Amino acid sequence: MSDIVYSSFNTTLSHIADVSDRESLDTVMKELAAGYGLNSAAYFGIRLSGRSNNDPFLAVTYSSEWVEHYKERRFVEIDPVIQSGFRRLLPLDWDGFVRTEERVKTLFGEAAEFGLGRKGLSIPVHGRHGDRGLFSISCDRADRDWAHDKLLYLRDFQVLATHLHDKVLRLEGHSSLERHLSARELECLQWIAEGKTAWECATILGLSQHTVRCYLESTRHKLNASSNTHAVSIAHRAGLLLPPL
Amino acid sequence: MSDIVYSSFNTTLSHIADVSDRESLDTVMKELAAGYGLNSAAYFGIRLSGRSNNDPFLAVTYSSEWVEHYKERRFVEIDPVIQSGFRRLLPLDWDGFVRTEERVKTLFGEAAEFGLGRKGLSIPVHGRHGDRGLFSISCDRADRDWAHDKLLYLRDFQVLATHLHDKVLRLEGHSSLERHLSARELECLQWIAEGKTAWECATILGLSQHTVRCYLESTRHKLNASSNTHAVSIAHRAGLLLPPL
DNA sequence: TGAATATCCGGCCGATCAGCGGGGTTTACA
DNA sequence: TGTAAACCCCGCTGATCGGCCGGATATTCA
Repeated sequence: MSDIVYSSFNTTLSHIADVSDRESLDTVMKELAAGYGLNSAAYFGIRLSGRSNNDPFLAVTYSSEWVEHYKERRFVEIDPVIQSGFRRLLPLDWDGFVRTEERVKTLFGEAAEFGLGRKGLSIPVHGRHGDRGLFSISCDRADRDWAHDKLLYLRDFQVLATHLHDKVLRLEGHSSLERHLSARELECLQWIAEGKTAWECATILGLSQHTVRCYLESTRHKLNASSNTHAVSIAHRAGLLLPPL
Repeated sequence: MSDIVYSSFNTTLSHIADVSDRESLDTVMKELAAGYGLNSAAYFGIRLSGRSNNDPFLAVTYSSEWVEHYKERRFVEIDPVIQSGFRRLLPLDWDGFVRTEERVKTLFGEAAEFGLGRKGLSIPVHGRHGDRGLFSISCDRADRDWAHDKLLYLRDFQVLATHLHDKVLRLEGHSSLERHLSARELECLQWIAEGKTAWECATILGLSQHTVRCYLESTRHKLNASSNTHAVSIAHRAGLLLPPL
């Protein structure tokens, strides 16, 4: 298995690098699933752009029927892959889920009917700006093989997941906000976020108190915020307020 | 090489899992470096706790002389590993650095004198709460081997780096803030962060405007914030203000 | 050449915040 | 059984914010 995996790794990695649009990404996902002998591969990204309300990004090899069914039944609300996947740092083995709850059992039962494997892995990716990705694969393996194969999968997929997320970010995301705020506006916002008052901010930057307020006002407008506090919150999500180190 | 790597991978992974204190972590780093035939291995973590000013965390196999020298010369200010490593998502090949600047050339020159390898990789890890880790290795390889070996290294180290970061987080970090804020305090803070006024917040939560202010006041005290805006900023860094999905 | 944008500064006024004081009940834990 | 902490409410005051009006120059870009 090791060799197959290695060649798949290389080719998939370069294929991801070559992706330039939504469609070729779907193709890559299919090739990835095929190359690794998987039942399914899925990438799910949230909060990719700086905006507050933002549609999730989906690139999956699931049948459209399963996707539809999943949405209809609103499985997202209880899907442990989603619920814990985005909340942790380390990869997730689907075997680890407690399947006592009725809806969760239903979910995994029906998933198998729609062709998903009984074994699964989910790898969270955390971006720098609150953006998150979740790369999940499923396959059918015997219990005794799974422990070994899982490790092989893990190290390939951790890398692939990161590259996937990075690629999706480049395709879909971001940047929209960062350019908008002028240097002064950002400076003021940063100091306000540090708990300074407008007066202190003015002193620090060598401006008049009024000028600082004007910058904050235009910042609020640009970020669509109803208060400085709101603006700081939005800016934080957009990753504008990260200290130099 | 593939086999060596694989066995190192397994053992290192379980060793990391077993780490329970600072000292055993240093040991693991040394074993890791030895197991993979590296000149050095280093983990560097920042913003591990929710607090605003927080010392970086260091676990390295470098000689203490090099660490001292590095600090004295204040290389951190110009070290491209640090400067770009924390700002990106994907791993970093040290070959990619522009070494035109004088101090950068000095840095890499002196690093080699202190036993670091000429080839190097740095893998950023992004946590969920603004915490970041940077796992770097160096080794001596011929250019022609490097491209191949790098890939092998990458997929192992991406996993190891994540596990390392997770372990350090558990050892050092966090949690301190999250417990402190009561449910009400957090609710109020969240709505304030969404741009609501205290009055709106009170209406939403079915409280008196005054009660909301009291919660915000105690929140500010607990977070050591000088304004609601400041509190939101701190809470954001601590990861308290992440929306449910 | 004009339009847009970034950079600055002023005044005004009502709404809101920040900080201080006081009071109480309920729940959990030692 | 006390005690701590969460939960809830009220008063007061001065400082600050938020929004609105006005003005100016410099640079960038189509």
